[in-house]
Amino acid sequence: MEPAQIEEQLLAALKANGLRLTLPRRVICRVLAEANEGFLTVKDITERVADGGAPMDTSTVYRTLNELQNIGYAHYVPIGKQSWAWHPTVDHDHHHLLCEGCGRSYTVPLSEFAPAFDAIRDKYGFTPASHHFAIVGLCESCDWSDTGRVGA
Amino acid sequence: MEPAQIEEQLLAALKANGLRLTLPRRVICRVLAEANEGFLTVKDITERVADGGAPMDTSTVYRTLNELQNIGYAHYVPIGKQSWAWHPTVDHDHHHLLCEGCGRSYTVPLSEFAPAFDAIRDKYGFTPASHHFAIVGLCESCDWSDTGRVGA
DNA sequence: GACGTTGTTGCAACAACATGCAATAAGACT
DNA sequence: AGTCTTATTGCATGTTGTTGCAACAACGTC
Repeated sequence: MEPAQIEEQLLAALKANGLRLTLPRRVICRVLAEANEGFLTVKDITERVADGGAPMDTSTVYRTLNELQNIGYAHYVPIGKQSWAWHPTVDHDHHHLLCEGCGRSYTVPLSEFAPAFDAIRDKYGFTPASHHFAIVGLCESCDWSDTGRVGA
Repeated sequence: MEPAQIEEQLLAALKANGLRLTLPRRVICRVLAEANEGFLTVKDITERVADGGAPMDTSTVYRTLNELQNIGYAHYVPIGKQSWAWHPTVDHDHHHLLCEGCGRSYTVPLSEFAPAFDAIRDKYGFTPASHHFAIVGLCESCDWSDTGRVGA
């Protein structure tokens, strides 16, 4: 899906939920939409927003992301090192693999985990919120050779 | 496994990696070991450590947890709401389901996700770091009825 | 197009987490 | 047991994320 379409959906969703279309919100939606393929940390977003000529308080960034999340149009995932990254929840038909080594993200179809999630739901009565789902690990080009651990 | 055994393993691991067995470290290992069944946030840990009569600077708590993580004997998992909880990596044969509604955690055997993880490894050459793996969602007693969303 | 209501923003203060550095104590050696 | 080396701690400070509140602007109404 085109970034412009995603942006429109985000803005429409805000409006449909009775939220006003302010300049900061428009800018944040644009930045998110343009990065639909990957992930953005709050820092990334704040920087891009400022680069776009619309600097705003960090609290506004956090609050806007939370608004979008509340209405189901944005979500964050853990990306290791105790940090999170955001992603618009539009055209979302995949999970993400996040490499701790190089920081790259890869996508896998939802179907890859569907059996496991179904089993969890059936056996444990637990409904996974797959929005907050990402697999942290190491991709082919990064390996474990530099840990220097003893034991374990 | 008994808490005392876990504690011993943690201390032994520190020693084996050339790290000194200081009082703060001993206390933190004990607290972690005693909570092997569940998860502890840094706040929990700090409180228990203080209750145990060995108050210490929060920076020491963070640093010790990171040391344990570096040597592969502790890990943290995302627990929703952009927060993390710690768990010793000893006798670790399960994944965790964390309910966003009530905060309870449930365990599922590693085998439940093994096929999916194997597929990820085989098809994408990506090695999941299952330590940082937890499924956030809603358990049987908590449901979606209170979101009040429009759209999505 | 101006007005008024009320949701939003920016600021400032606060809480959570991380790091540099001097003082301290673990543990090896004798 | 005393001494020495150096990893570790606590303090002070910095960075990242959160919240209360007065000033402001979106947008429905006239």
